[in-house]
Amino acid sequence: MRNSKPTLQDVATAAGVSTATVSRCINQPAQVKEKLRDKVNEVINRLGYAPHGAARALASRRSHTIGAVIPTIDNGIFANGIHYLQRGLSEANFTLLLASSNYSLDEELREVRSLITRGIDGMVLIGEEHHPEVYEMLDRHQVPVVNLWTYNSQSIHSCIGFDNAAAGRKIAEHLVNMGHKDIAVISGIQIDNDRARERIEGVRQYLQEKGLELKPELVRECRYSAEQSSLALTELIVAGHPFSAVICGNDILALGALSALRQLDIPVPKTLAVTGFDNLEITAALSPSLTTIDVPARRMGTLAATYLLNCIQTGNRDITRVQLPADLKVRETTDMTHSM
Amino acid sequence: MRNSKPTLQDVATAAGVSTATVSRCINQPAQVKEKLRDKVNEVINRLGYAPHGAARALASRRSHTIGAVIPTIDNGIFANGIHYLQRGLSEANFTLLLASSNYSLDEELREVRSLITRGIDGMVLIGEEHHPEVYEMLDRHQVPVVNLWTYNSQSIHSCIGFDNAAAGRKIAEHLVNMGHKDIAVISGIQIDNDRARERIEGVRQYLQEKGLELKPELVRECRYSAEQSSLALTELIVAGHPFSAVICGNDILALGALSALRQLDIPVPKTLAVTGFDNLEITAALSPSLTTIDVPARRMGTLAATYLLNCIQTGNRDITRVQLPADLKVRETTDMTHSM
DNA sequence: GTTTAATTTGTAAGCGCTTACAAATATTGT
DNA sequence: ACAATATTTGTAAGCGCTTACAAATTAAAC
Repeated sequence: MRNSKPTLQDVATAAGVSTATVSRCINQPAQVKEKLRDKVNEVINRLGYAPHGAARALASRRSHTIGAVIPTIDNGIFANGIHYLQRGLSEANFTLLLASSNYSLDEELREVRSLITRGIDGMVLIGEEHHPEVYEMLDRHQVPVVNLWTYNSQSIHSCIGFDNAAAGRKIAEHLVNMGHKDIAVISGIQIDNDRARERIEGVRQYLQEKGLELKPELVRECRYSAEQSSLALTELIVAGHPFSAVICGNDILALGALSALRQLDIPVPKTLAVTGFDNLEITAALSPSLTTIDVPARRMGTLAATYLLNCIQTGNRDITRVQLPADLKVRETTDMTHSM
Repeated sequence: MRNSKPTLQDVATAAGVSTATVSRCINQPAQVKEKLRDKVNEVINRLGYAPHGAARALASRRSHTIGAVIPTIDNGIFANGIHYLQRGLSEANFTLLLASSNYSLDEELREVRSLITRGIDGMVLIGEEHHPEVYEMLDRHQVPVVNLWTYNSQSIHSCIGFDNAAAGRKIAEHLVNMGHKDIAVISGIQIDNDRARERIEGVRQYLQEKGLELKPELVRECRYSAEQSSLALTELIVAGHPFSAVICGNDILALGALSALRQLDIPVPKTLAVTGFDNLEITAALSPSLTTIDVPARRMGTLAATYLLNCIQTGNRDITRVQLPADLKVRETTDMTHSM
């Protein structure tokens, strides 16, 4: 076997053609005559030639790579959407560069910068709020970007997602309809997290409209960890302000809340109703099963792939805004009469 | 602002030095005198220069990129480990190229090929069993590889993981100690999945040693989905062969099983004990909480980053095998006296 | 103050590929 | 049959960077 991997040149020489022809066989096969093409392909296979991505990217100014930076890959929340994003890209022979920001816009900026240096052809971010320099850099490098997990009809950037505030309202509405008046909230850290802020704002607004109030002493912020949430809820209970329902910022927080309630022997939903957000696969299998918002993770991932691929192919930079449904899944943690 | 992004050349010209010097300022700052270096850095900042990844990769034969192909990103099972892998890489200014194989070795091969074309400097795979061509290609391209989620002291490839068979044995041992004799298994699809096979094999062996038997009619294979598992367990029960415990191939399957049992009003663990595998964060928060194997996902991810980075820096290609503990977490689904 | 060695900088040759453009070949119309 | 046109192939100039090597500068030794 040859010492090092064969290059385009090696193939060209072995096939007795020019490098341009070989390149065309690979990239625009229609442009080269069948006979020659077969011959070249035969040589390619015989030599086990594989194009060199970096060289290709350098010469063509296209890396066939798209970047995504998500808050965390730690749990299933975003992983699910990313899974379908990746599948979509893979089908088109694109590769996913994945980074995480740990819910920090500064870290996000760093990762975006790194990805741009890598020459990504497109970018996926979560939420609409990003470091201003992020948008600036993407713009300067002409990298199309799409924000997921968010929808804002006024946004000056493309987004594929759902209305977080409306989802928050839905939860509040459901609880109010079930007769709850004193509602607590365990939210994720709101700084650098527009989704968390909007969800809670939706709740607040709905309550206000109904003449109710989201009392500050019933609102807690904590990291997205079941353990932290357990603690937060326990504190809330110990603090003594009465409440009959707790809205959790996502399913992980709800899990933690349920776990705390079980330890405290507080019946759910009889004494305390609980809601989550995301509809992780497991939430339906819980006992009691969790009332939550069904986030269209799969579609967001798939559509993001389609959208970016299209931008790249056509050069189209029009901004697109896609609103997907995010429906409430009423289950046992808010409604014991609920049948799975 | 300049029409297009500044290049190394632009920086060199603006700073009145050669491109070599600018390159050195970036890559080996120690080699250039402080005064000159400051001047160059000033220009770099002023121009907002950012190196071009592909060009760099082409010239240096280093992409500063490592690839991972995992069975699925869909749920938290692997995502967690990948999270820490990514963090480790990011710290060293490396980027993660992520792909998924859908538990198919053929798809895995395709993705590996694609990643190699991209010029990755290192590779992370799950399990030891891969398409032979995978190993061949990695070898030919001199890409260091490490297998995660598996440990085999005899392996001719580097691995960082745990002994799946031993973990299976631990589960069986625990159940037998709890008095179970008729044990059912809901496993993931075993073809193309050495971890699943080993786990079940561990169970089988332990039972055999104890004079017990893993009855074929009590073993079901299904996709790693809670729903599929629900179905499988229901079938198992309907089939009528008695059993008092069911070992599930992972936590997702266990979730599905628990959900089915709840619907059938079968008390856990009284009538049927259940075990999982992976110790997803949520399993402790379940009710009843799930007995499972605590997989060292975080450490596997972190160590994989360290290992590959080291291989790349030093050029060392020695194979390394790291065995991490994977302990049984006894919880309520097998032991009602268990306190969280 | 030389000579010699060590350090800093510059020169220029690629890395492997794509792609304008030119040249060669094939196709069509008359 | 020949010119005019369309199609296929080749030529060669980069893409933006790294790095061996040479040249220039500085430091150390005598």
